[in-house]
Amino acid sequence: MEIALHAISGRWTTLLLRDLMHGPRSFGQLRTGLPSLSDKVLADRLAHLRREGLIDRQEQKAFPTRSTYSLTRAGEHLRPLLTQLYRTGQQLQRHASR
Amino acid sequence: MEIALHAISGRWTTLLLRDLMHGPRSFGQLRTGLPSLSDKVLADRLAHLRREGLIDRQEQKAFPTRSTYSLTRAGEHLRPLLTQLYRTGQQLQRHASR
DNA sequence: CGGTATCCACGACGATACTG
DNA sequence: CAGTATCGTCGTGGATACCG
Repeated sequence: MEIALHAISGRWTTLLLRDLMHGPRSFGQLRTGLPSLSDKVLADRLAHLRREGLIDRQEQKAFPTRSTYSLTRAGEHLRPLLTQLYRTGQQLQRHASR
Repeated sequence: MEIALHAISGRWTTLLLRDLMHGPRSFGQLRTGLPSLSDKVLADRLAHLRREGLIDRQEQKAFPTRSTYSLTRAGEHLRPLLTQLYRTGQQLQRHASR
């Protein structure tokens, strides 16, 4: 459990992963999708996920630089976990409202 | 997702919940099961889980005081999530070792 | 565009001591 | 036994400014 929690640790990380679950995204796309997080934190999160081997970066050699982030095979393993987080959240919410 | 993450947020929380999944436990039993967390943090976690409506406390009127913590119905909803955290952790570990 | 470099505030966590 | 009270430390996240 600690391993999985560490993988998705940090604010915004799950939301970032959810975006990447839908396909490769550039730095700017990710930033646009989550307007309330700063460049620094976005870069931090991406670095963390890369160190964990969960995402991969492809850099286009040109100016201005373009980059593309995508899930690795290992990163795909997180999919059922994110799904379960969503389901559990819904159940808790429903239970709380009654 | 944020709702579920908030519910299980905080260091030791998932380990605490895992203990409680096995049945009701007293403050002392929980402390013994997790020797490396302080009384204060244990009390903090239990208070958090109670505020979230995930666990319940039964207090025995006697001296010295005895208390018993147990999962509520809402708390039971976390079971599949903890299971998934465990599974995902295993997969990540396996994938990393290869 | 896609980042780094600094700096700061705040809250979480932990250690220790004490109480009904 | 089952906590509460207090205090210090440290890391995380956020703001801002700058660079290739």
